[in-house]
Amino acid sequence: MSELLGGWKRTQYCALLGEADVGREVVLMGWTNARRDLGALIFIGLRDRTGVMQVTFDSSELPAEIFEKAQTIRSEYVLAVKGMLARRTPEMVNARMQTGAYEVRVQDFKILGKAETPPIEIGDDTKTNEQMRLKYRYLDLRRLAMQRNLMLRHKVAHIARTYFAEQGFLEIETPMLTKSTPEGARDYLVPSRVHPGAFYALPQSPQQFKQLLMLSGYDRYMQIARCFRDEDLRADRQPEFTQIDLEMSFVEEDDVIAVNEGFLARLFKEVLDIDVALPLKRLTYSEAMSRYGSDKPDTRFDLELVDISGIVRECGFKVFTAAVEGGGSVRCINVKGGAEKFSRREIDALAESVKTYKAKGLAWMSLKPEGPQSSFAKFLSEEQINAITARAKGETGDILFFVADKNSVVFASLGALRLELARRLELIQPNTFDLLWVTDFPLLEWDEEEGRFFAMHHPFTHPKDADIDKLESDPGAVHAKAYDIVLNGTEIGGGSIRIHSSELQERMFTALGFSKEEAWRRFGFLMEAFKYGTPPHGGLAYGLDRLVMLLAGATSIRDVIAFPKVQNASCPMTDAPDPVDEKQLRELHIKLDLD
RNA sequence: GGCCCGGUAGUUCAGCUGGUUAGAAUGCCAGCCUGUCACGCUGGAGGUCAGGGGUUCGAGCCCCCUCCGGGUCGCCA
Repeated sequence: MSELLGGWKRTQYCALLGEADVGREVVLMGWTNARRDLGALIFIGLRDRTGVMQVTFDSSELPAEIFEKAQTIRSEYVLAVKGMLARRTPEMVNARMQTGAYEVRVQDFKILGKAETPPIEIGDDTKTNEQMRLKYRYLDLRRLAMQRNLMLRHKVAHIARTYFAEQGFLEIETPMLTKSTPEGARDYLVPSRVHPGAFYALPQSPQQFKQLLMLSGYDRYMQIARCFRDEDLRADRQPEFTQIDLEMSFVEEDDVIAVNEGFLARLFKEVLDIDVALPLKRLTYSEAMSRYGSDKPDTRFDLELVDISGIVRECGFKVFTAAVEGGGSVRCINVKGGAEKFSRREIDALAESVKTYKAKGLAWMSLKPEGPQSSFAKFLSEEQINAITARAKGETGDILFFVADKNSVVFASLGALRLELARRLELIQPNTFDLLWVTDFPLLEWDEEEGRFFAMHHPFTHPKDADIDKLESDPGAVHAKAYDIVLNGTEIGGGSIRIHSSELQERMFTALGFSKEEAWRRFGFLMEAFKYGTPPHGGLAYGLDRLVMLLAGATSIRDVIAFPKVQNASCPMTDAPDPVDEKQLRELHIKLDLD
């Protein structure tokens, strides 16, 4: 039988006890972390969210019935323990334990909750696979590592609220039940009972609402907002995720960037005690792509891409010339001192890995002391080989990897190869943080399948002033007032200055191939609103989950979300999503048509 | 939708070229133990080898299908 609290009050958290409490009577409440029963002496690690304190049951000090009850304590029992905090004698101190210099000598205790043997190990160095951890998430969350992650997450959210409030931002909520916006990610739909056949959508972001708040005059808005996207999951992507969402009026790009640099500096200082040098590094999109093959480059290591298209434009190697003639390029990565580090087998494996990104192959050139050795040397003249080596700053002992294709494939494959090489060669110092802005994104992206332009960021993004005239004549060349913040090669946030005139917004929709009617049907309320006095405005949204993941040193955002979903977007603990009753479907006027 | 990796006691894993009754560690249960802290010692229980089908004298192991988990490409305005 579990016992009741019966008026007992907790006096302290386990791991917060210290020198000041020695000799005092304390009441602790927590879970049984470990039990060491020596017969007439029982040690128990009592765990709460702060850590573990050893509590000692001594048969020579306790009434028999209390000691006998102590013998029944098992893992994960919930206990209330009353006793005296004592300093351990020097030879009893456990230096590996935060509270290892103390113990509570128990005088009385209650078993508040019994526990069956847990199906997973609740240790910090758990090797339990994630499937089990997620099925028993409530147990997994007892682990101090998970508690640290969630407390870190709380701290980040708290700093965001504090900092942005100090900067004059107002926290305002926006609806969860809203209108579907088919441009972009798939929406999660919610059927309406009172409007048969009509659906709400869960927000992919509060984008349109925060823009409306700007024209309503709230000037500076922030929200820690849940967002939903019905797309496939990744290690850093969940179907529901959280943004720190911001919007500001009367600002340009540098204003948004400046206020956010202040936030990031504050965050790194308070969370990790790291001083971030401001202003942060900035790269334009085209520079990021040409140097790193990525719009979210990890610049903690070099291995930059080198364009050798000019040199091999006319050579005997068809793979190279065809790529250049077709409007693509030939680029390479020079791995300094790598000539001896890659066996043929490893090179083959690298070649296989770039095929994921549609590269047809991976050419290589190893600068051996006896001369360059490569997969294509016989097709090139000595001058061409020398020119390539010079362009890539190659020296004896280096190895160069080449991809020739259209630019998108070259960038994707060499960008990925760059990361893979850094991983294999362990070029990334652990616990280093590298923040940078990527700016000047293209406004529009051509979609081959649909045969039209899509907004790279979203359709409300303001073009660069100098490019506005090209919106009709050369849409693909228009740059956007958009910026991403990148941390260690992960995009942790992005934003833009928005279009604030309905006239420019209509031109944007035209460039996207929307008819006027279609644009009004989808975004009419926004365009209508823009007619009534809209300030220039812009903002940014952070992916809170990714940000916390990186700060916590986790490798998956699942480790910083209390109850995450797995790859097929289900929850192993609740078994959501689930079929529902026929009655519920009838009320919603929904008939299932399953194959 | 594609590709890759994985699924064996409660848990983490081993299991050889297909060959006797599927092992280890840990956890669990019982007994002993007053300074343990990964307590120790002794003993014990514990298995739908993810599921289904096939090949074979014989399948945890080989083949096919399905399910489940992870990574990734596509996708993610």
